[in-house]
Amino acid sequence: MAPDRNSNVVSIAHLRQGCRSCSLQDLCLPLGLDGDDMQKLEAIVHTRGPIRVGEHLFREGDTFHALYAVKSGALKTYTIDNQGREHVLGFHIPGELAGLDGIHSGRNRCNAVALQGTSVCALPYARLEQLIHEVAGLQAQVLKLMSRELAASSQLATDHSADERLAGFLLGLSRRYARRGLVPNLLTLPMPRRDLASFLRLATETVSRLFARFQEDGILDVRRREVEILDMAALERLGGAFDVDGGIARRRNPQTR
Amino acid sequence: MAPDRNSNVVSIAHLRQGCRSCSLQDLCLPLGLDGDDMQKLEAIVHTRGPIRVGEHLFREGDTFHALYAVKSGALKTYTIDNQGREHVLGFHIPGELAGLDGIHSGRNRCNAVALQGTSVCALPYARLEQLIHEVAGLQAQVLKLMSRELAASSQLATDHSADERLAGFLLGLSRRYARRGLVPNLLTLPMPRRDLASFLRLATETVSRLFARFQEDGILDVRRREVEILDMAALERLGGAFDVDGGIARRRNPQTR
DNA sequence: TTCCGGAATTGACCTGGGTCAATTTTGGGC
DNA sequence: GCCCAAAATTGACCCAGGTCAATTCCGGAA
Repeated sequence: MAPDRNSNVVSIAHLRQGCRSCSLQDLCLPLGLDGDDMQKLEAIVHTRGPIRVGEHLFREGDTFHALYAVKSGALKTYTIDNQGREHVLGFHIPGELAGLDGIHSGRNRCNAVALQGTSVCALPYARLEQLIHEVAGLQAQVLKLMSRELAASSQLATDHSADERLAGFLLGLSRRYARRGLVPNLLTLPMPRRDLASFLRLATETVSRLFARFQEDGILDVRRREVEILDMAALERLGGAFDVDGGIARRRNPQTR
Repeated sequence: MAPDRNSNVVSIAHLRQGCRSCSLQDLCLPLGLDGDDMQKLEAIVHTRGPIRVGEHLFREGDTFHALYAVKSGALKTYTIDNQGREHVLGFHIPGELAGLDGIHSGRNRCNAVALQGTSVCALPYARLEQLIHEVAGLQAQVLKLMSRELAASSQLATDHSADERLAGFLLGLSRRYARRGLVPNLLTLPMPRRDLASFLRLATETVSRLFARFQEDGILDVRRREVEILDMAALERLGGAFDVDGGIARRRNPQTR
């Protein structure tokens, strides 16, 4: 679909930048590994240079052979159902992993496409599986990571109003950005309205109207894909019911009540 | 809520029935393990006798310390959001695992309650984690299992009409029953309409009306919780877009086109 | 600087499925 | 066998959010 010639040209400068020097190491898979174990992980990982907007990293039905950690940019994962309709499954920003749902069947269960110029670390699964077996810390980390994905995905499948879903999404994104050290009330959405709407099971028009309303209400300042959260408390009031780990986090910290 | 006295009385007869003699071993976690490894797994598992209808196996916020495999009966998992609304996350029939979403936070992320008299195998997670490290086959199996859960959960989060969701659910349930050797077109729903509706993000009235319509159309014969699938092809036509692994399975088998 | 095409917004209208309100059905408990 | 509370069904009505149809608003190419 997109012009794809030269898609295999990879800038050499992007190869072999190890986990140990990566600023994302304490968000990403190597989290909690010591230098020695991280070196083992580095040995199997290889960085893949700029994937251009609209270019696919993998496709549904492909043989599954690797997980991908986002280094920079952003990915969208989606499926096409048997009626030809697209369903956005998720967005992946730096420090996050894509492809986990392909493990069980040996085939990728969704498509992954770059929303921006994006670079990723490929983790060949056969070798990763071996490494998980050898490095106990890695095993624990992978299991936790998959469990977190599962909890988030279950939460996503629940029934909430349009406001709650959009507010909850923004809260979650804010938290994900904050983890990377970015200002938590200044978001740059990596995706167009259409994709956000599909992800939230809404029409793009509805998303647009909700942004307008949140703006009117003084909760957000929206300029296309630049979103400033003006009233975090109000957003939490709206999105709290749809917040992935807000509930438990809050419970741990009683003064919030 | 339900009368709970004597809930800790456990019939001794239900203890210590090993995986090796369990008819579910090739649906459940031990799938693919050889006798030796299965024995190691048995050593950490302990069966928990009849959990009565309405009795909870674990609750949201509890310290997470075990996974649970259903031996007989059925479980429902659900959360209560900060507005007090219940959201059903899933149903677990024999051979299936519950509690995976609690791994990452060290706390259970949902409630699990018995829909029928149910017995389960408890898998203490600390020991299971150790065993996964020791037994490579178990590691591969656990990762696959979590990946499958993740794929199913992502699918569930997608946007489909009420018909598609109910039809897709019935197809999935039929397949799950078939795996256990039951007739695939004769379903006994373990849950009341209310729970099914919550799971599918519908009102109970809508589920009721859909069953009525599917009956009129000759697709189903519904007698309360007894559902006979009369026209599997029609159900697949409706539910195919919402089918968890139907798509890939079909693609593998070209003659179906 | 202008032009163009896709993205986003906005308005008018419509509908799938929710809500509310009665019935009916039924599976235990006595 | 009878009773009752919960479960399920059915009907009437309503509304959150979808659909359709114009604009408007950019950002990038030339």
